[in-house]
Amino acid sequence: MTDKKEVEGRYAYEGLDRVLHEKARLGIVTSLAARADGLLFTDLKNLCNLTDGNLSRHLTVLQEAGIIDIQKGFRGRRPQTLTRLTDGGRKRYLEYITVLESVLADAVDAAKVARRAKKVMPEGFSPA
Amino acid sequence: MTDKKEVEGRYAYEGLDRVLHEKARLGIVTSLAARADGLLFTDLKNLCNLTDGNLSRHLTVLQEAGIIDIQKGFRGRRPQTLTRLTDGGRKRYLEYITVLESVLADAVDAAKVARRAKKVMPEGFSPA
DNA sequence: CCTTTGGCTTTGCATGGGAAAGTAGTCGGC
DNA sequence: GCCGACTACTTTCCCATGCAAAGCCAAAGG
Repeated sequence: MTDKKEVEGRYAYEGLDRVLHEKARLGIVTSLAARADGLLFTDLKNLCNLTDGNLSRHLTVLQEAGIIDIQKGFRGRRPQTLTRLTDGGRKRYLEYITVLESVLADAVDAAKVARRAKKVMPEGFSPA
Repeated sequence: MTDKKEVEGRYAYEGLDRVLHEKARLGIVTSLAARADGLLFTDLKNLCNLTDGNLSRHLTVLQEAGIIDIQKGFRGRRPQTLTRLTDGGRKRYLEYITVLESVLADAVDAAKVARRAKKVMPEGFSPA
């Protein structure tokens, strides 16, 4: 049965964290999620194909959101920035990917349903 | 083995379609993906919890991107807008969710790895 | 020295999302 | 047959934000 009734806000995806739902930031955080020992600015730059300025900006955003922790130090005499996920950040990330999973589940369902649907005009609809 | 070597751009996610990778639009397109017979403006508004203006704007973006197809008509004497995924749009959406799947795979990997990693300072790193 | 390179930060711009206001036609009451 | 509320969108505006280019500073190197 093709039950037309759907829940309001069914596809609102309120849980999709704005800070994390972002190409660049998603890449950054995913890189970091795998490494409890963190990553250096330069590594991140290469892994995510970001420009310096870009990365800098996103790191600031993530830090201000409390998702990452930035430690400025030195390697020999050159400055080096070490970034890590905070515990809270990791939690938030996990929540985010949970929502993503449900989006994906919807998508897969949608793809399945689509294959057996037929294209019709809605009842009483007359084109302009 | 904790192989440090990673591919450049490993987490760049170039394939993450900007038009689709968007809370609101993602909801809209996912709603539409399940229904070959399309959805009305009002339905979409409710399903995605969007304001009229918001929805209108996103629909225009999606239409201009060739992802959806908008038909303006009437139901009785009231105007009604019917939106549908185009074939190209559906394809693009499927590509998008494929990328999403790989992101998710990365994320799950990351979560697994994290549990057995230990927090250490990088070799030769001295805090500021 | 004086330039180049490495490692970031800052600035500036242009896009782009979202709230609010606007438009246009409809329905219902009196 | 006018008036106000409503339905169905569209347009306008503003602010946040992504991204690139330029800037900054210390350290090598010729």
